[in-house]
Formats: sequence, structure tokens, C-alpha cells
Amino acid sequence: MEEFRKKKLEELAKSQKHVYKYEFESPYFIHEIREKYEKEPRKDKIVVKATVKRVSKLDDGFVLRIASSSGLEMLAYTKESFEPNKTYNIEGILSRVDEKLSLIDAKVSTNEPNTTIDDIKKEFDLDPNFEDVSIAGRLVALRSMGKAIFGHIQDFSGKLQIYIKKDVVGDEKFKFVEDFLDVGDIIGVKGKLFRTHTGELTVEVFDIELLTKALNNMPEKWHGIKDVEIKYRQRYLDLIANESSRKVFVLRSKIIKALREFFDKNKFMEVETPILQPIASGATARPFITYHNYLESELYLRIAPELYLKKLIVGGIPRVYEIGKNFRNEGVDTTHNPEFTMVEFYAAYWDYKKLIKFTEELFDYLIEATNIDKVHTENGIINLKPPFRVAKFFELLEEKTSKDKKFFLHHEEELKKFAQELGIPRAYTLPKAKLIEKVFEYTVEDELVQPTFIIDFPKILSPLAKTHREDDELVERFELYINKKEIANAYSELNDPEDQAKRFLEQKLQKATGDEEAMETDDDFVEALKYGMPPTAGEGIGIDRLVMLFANVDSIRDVILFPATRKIE
RNA sequence: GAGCCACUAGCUCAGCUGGUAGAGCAACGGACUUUUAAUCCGUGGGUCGGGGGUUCAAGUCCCCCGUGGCUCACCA
Repeated sequence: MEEFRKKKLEELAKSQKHVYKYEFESPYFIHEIREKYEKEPRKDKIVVKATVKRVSKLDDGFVLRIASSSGLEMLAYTKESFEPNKTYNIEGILSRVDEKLSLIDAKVSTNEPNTTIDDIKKEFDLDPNFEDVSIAGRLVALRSMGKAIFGHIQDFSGKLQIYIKKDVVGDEKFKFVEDFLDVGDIIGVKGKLFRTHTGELTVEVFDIELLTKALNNMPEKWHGIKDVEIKYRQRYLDLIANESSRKVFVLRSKIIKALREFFDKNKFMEVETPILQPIASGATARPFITYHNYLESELYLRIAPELYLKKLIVGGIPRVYEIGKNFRNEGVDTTHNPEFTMVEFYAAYWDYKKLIKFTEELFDYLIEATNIDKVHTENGIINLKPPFRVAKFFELLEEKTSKDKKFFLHHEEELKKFAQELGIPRAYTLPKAKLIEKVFEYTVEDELVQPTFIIDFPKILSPLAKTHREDDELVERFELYINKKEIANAYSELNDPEDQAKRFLEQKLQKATGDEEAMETDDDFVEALKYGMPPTAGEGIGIDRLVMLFANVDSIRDVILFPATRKIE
């Protein structure tokens, strides 16, 4: 804790000023105020004549503060080196970065100026005309100029400059600000909006109030929080300091909201099924175990909601979806968190072909909602706009290995040998189903960068999927791969109770031969099927991975607010 | 679970073959009424992740432990 701040707190208490206020009238978020007076540029390429006032180094290039002859300023992001105090014709793409009008990809231009900073400002930064505002936020910067003080307040939606003049707020208030306010404090201000001569939207403050004192120092303003350990364990600091992080979680919220809208629009009903389950089935994964004192029995945190949702289809709900967490007791890495969010949905009278179309419609909807239809990854530009490629599981395998379906399903010894040659560890001890999966991973997965539906999986990999109508050894199932990651998994649901019982039995046998992740038998589910489940298709989409895709981040921990971390001793 | 790498001021980072622990921002004192990574002058700040060892001397070399990252294994 900061000693000086503590002292300020004590002094304030002595003078009977409340340091932790109860409320403040603040009808708008900061972004709503900015929205009124700031138009979004359309990313046109422009050329302006400007003088470079300051050059600041970034990790990747420079930021320039450039000014017109009349003194209006804007920022320019560049990779080229510019000399301060020189005048250039600068071209770049007009956009808004960190709330400020900026040129991106700026460079020295041989073209004549086609506009001026003054004209641009007039068009996109409107005159607020001294509107009265009352607004609260965290003080994130404070620059004292003697008898005037500039600062910035920030809320989750944005940042706004404040300007405190001694002869406007009065000697007493001004001294209070000088003596007691620190960067990090939560404050409320009342004042009127104007633009400074460099054009920044600013509140000229006539009243200012300390609402909450911050005792700890804030993270550094320029570099933000980089230490991933602090980012994950103290996410609030990450959210205060890093705009990029705020953006990711806003995007996540947008995506989940869009999913709900999309399902609601398509007449799906949202439900909740148990997280504490007596049998952890519906997927192949190891569960967390917990204990219920009253029932005197072990319970599992669910690894999938699948079987419960299908029971609801039996119960007559024609279309259901659930957005919620699954828990899997497995390793943690950049694509796996022990608890993760999925949407699972089931529709009676549909089959997996209908789901392919439906999934494409869903992506169309997400593209519209997020305004993102392409992502630039290290694997190249991924185009998220449907329609997507459709490819058969065994055809892809055959393309890469020149071995056919028969080889994989009926020549186990040779398959083992082949797997060994591919470098798959412990090839001789793995069960056949695992081997096929592994070979697929080793040979095909790397090429699945653009969105691809892989269809028609082998039956032995899919104990809950319906047998393929044209091939008894396959099931009607697809997985959607994007950027080498599985994003969705879907199938025509198996609704023959006897077949289902048989498949569970096969899983049991696999478990007996050492496959720890083989699926648990759920007799209640088989019982439900005996009452008749209409033909149904179902799908699960990993929301964390979906957000990773749209946000273009590499680690699942960057899209989960509080990812799993080890306890610090 | 295995291998490699990292951990230094509140934050971001320097610190070579062992020789009195550094910078920028933040903080503290001062100047400045349109600044904006403000500027200018001055000041304080450290169990170098923890523990042990080698040495006249360890942030630096060795061993153990902790946390994290990457790769692999496991897994969606």
C-alpha cells in the first residue's frame, strides 16, 4: 500500500470529508458522450500537410503528434522515421485510435495534400457547444500546469479529458485536487464540454468530487500490464490498464448475446440442466468429483449437458439450447481451461445436413453482430464468411495417407505399424479408435486453416451419433474446424435405444481394456429413448474458442476473465 | 508428467567474463492557466521469486523449491 495515499486518507478523515461516497449522479457512460460529438471515419486514405511535433517510439514503429499550421493536432502511426519540427506531406488511413483521430500506416507522401487536419477535425470531431455534463470514472492521468490541471477519467467504455482551472473551481476546490487527488482515484466531475485548441473533447470542470480513494498505485500508463500472471490473477488491473483486453471481453459479451438472439429467433428455448450429475457422461473426458453430504453420494461436475438436453427433446421441447460451463479434469494449456463455456443445441426433426446449413447461418449472424468477417493469423487470413468447405473424414485421410477406410477400420496391426511410422507415441498400446483420431491429427489437421466441415466420422469414435444412412460403419457427424482448431461438433442423434445400449456397452469394454476416457453408460438416458425421441440433430460449439477466433488471440486465458491458475502458497 | 526459458523498484525493462543495484513511467518537493507519453529543476524508493551452497566477494556460478511461459505428452 502507498504510504502517502494512506496519509491523505487519514487527513481527509480528520477534516470529516467522506472518502468513500455513496452515490454520484452520472447519467452517461463516457463513450456515450463521445459518440454524440465524434463521428467514426470511414478509413479513407488521405494526404495532409503537417508539422511533426513529437516522435514517440512504440514496440512496432512510432507515434507522431502532427499539427496543421493553425495548431490543430492529430496522431499518426508509422513505421518510417520522421524528424521532429519538420513539415511533411503525410499520407495514411484516417481512423480513430484510442478515441483520437489518427492516421494509420502513415508515410511521407509525394502526393499533394487532398485535405487538411482542420477540415478533418471539423467533419469528425464536432463542436460540443458547452453542453453541461456530469460524469464519473477513474482518474488515469493528471497533469498539473500550475493554476490549471489536466487529467483523464476512464470508465469501461472510454476515456475523457478533464480541465480544472483555478479561477473556475475556486481556490479551495483547486487546492483539494492538488493535495488529495491521485491517479487511480474514482472521481465525479460536473462541467461543460469544449474542445481544446488541439481539438480534444474535454470537460471544463466547475465541480469535482472524490468518490473513492485508491490506496495502491496504478499500473504504468504507457506499457500497461504485460506480466501475464498479474493479467490473469488480478484481471481488474488488466482491464484498467489494457484497452485491448477490455475490447476482447466486450467482444465476448457481444458474441454470447448474438448467439442467444440467433437461437431465440430460430425458436429455440433456453434451458438449464444439472451441473452436479450422478453420472458424468455425454463426452469422453475425465470429470471432477465432488461429494453431497445429504445424499451421501459422489457427484460429478458435468463434462457435457448432452444427455439431459436430449431427454428434454423426448419430453417434447422441439428445440432447446443451453449456454453454460462444462468441467473437465485435464491438462491446462493455451486451448484448454478446466472450466469452459459451450453452447449446445438440439432440434427435433433435423439431421446433420440441416445443421451444416444452420451453422453457416449462425456464422453469418455473428459476422453481422461483430463486424468481423476475416481474421489475420500466423496461418494466413481466415475468411469467416460462409459457405464453408465440406470434406469427408476418410476422403481427407486417404488424400494424405493413401490408405482407405478399410485399412483404418479393419487392419489394426498394419494401422499400428503405420501410426508408429508417423511418429505417434505409444502407437502399439493405443486402442483403434484413438489411433484413427491420432493419425487424422497428425496428417490432416494442419491443413484445416480455412473453415471446413469434416463429415461422416467412423462409428467407433462417436457413441452417441446415429449410424450413417448409406454406410453402416460411419455416423452422421461433422466437426467444424477453423484455424486448425475444432470449433463445433455435431451429429444426427442416435435415437434407437437398443443401438444406444449396445454402443454404451462397447465403451464399457474399451474402458475395461484401459481407455480411461471411454464414455460412461447412462441407463436413465437409454430408458428415456425407449419412450421415443424424434429424429434429432444436435451440436456443441466451444464459446471460448469461438471468441479466440473472432478476437484473434492465441490463448484461451485471454478470453476467460478469471482463468484457472495455481494457488500461490 | 518431461525438456527448455523467465522471475531485478508500484509498472515496463537494462545490468557483459563474479567486484558498492540502474533507466523510463509512477511517487514525493518546487515552477508553469489549452496540456495530452506535458515540460523543466530536485528527492526518496530494492530480502534481485524463496532456500541452501561455492567464493575474499553472488543479481551474476552450482543445487533444491515456487510461479509462469514455450515445446512435447495427455486432452477438446
